[in-house]
Amino acid sequence: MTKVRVRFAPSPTGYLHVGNARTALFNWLFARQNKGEFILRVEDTDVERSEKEYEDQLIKDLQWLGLDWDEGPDKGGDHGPYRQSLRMDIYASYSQTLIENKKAYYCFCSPEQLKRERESARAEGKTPVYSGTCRGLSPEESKQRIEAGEEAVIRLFTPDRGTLDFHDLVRGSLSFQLELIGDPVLLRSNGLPAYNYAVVVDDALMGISHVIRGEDHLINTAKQILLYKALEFDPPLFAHLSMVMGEDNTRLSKRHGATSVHQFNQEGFLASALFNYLALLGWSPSEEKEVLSKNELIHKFDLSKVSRSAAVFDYDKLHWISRQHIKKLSAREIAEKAFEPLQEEGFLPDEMSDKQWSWLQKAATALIKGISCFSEFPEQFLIFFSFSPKKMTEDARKVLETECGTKVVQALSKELKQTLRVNFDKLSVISGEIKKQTGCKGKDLFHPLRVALTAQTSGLDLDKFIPLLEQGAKLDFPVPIKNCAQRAAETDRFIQGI
RNA sequence: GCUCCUGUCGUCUAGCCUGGCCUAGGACACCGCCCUUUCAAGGCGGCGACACGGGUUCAAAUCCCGUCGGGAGCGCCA
Repeated sequence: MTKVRVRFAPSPTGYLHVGNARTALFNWLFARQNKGEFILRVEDTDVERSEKEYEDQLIKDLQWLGLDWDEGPDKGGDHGPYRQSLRMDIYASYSQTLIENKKAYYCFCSPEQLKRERESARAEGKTPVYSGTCRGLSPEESKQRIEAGEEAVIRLFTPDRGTLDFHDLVRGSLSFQLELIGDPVLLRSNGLPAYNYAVVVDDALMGISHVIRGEDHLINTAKQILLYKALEFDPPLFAHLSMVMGEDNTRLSKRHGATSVHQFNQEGFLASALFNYLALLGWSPSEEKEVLSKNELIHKFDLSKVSRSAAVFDYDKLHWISRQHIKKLSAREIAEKAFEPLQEEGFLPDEMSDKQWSWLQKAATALIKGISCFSEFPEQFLIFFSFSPKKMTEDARKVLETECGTKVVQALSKELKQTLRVNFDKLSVISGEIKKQTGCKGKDLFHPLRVALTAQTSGLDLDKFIPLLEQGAKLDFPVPIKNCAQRAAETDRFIQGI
């Protein structure tokens, strides 16, 4: 069997969309599991929409996701150039050969005329197909008109009858009526290649063995196979992936939420989590385990088991997968990931002392459980860095306004005033004392305690929270952390004011 | 409109090719219980689907036909 060579060929017109990212990922997985090569090619022939910044961004996004390529515009290779804008002479030369071999012809129809034809065909309920007006032009006449400066495109001669059949690795055998395939434009009048043509020339010259792409290309594939034949190249194998949709079953777009790899990166998702989730969109492992690393995915992935129907992008499941990946991180990794968002929020200094790092590790590890992505961290850390009884929610206030609540807070404030060092054990002693004094116990005791110290109704277990709070209060953070005694006193004053 | 693709729990899917093992399996979400010094996390359990209609067959989610639904394509865009 020939060497597996696959490619991802985006046009640099914006951020990398997760749908395209999935296509790239399936290609990459297929290449890696077959010890083949993965090639990045930039399709920048649409000058109006392509921009170099987008190409750079694309490369960053792909790299962040964890994909690497063996050949590409940034690293070269034996089959370059890998930017279509640099391959113009190649396209021109093959199209000339096709003209000479009478497999292609010049067409002088104006865009306006073609548009009219399409519209009237559609009005009649027919599929618009190029009429073939210029098919019969003699080479001499064409040549004269070109020399006279007339604008022309080059079109491929395609058969008018029969079907074009091919086998798709995902969908099985497919059949298209040739009658409905018009002669595709190869070279536009401005000399730039049209998509279908550039793709075929590039894929053939780059030795691509498998073309794995979205199902929106299904009909292009028929045209492209015709082109392979005309150019006397062997067509590669094809696999068409289903589309990625939003929950309302329309193509995934910004309306549905984050759609670009870049956004997920910024929101603090782990690349390994997005990678894992994307692999599961339209494919599932044969065993039941779904949380998989990149390496596991390389081994388990099976192109022939890819689903044929469209897949809805499920943010909930992505969050779950993300949590599973986050759980596997070490305390140090967690702290490192937490640093940036917390620092941006103004909670942490630019330069962290060893003690601060060690505190951050413990605190972040304790808070990680409720988190799906790292951008949620600052909110979680509010339990340390922000304490304001005045701002507590109504639910929290209600806890304090109960008979027990009021008594517990008063007693706590009093007890803590006399206590220099607070830790969880000390607090346990204190809470036992308060229990005796007030007669409140269980939830009636502990819930007010929690609210008094955090101004929140939920959060960390108190046995983890209290030592962290006391330690943190001694460290010099840009936003100082208030210790237990301060908090209890403030809460006490607050409820007395109600 | 035409052409192509597609249709299993709300969502991602297993099963379909090679009919019986399917009382249709798993995961997310949801709900409940347990654990617990609230919540969350974790553990356990529950709800929940073969789009519809015909056929073939002793037997159909699985094969055939039709209907309906969803998506895509119909450019000198990619």
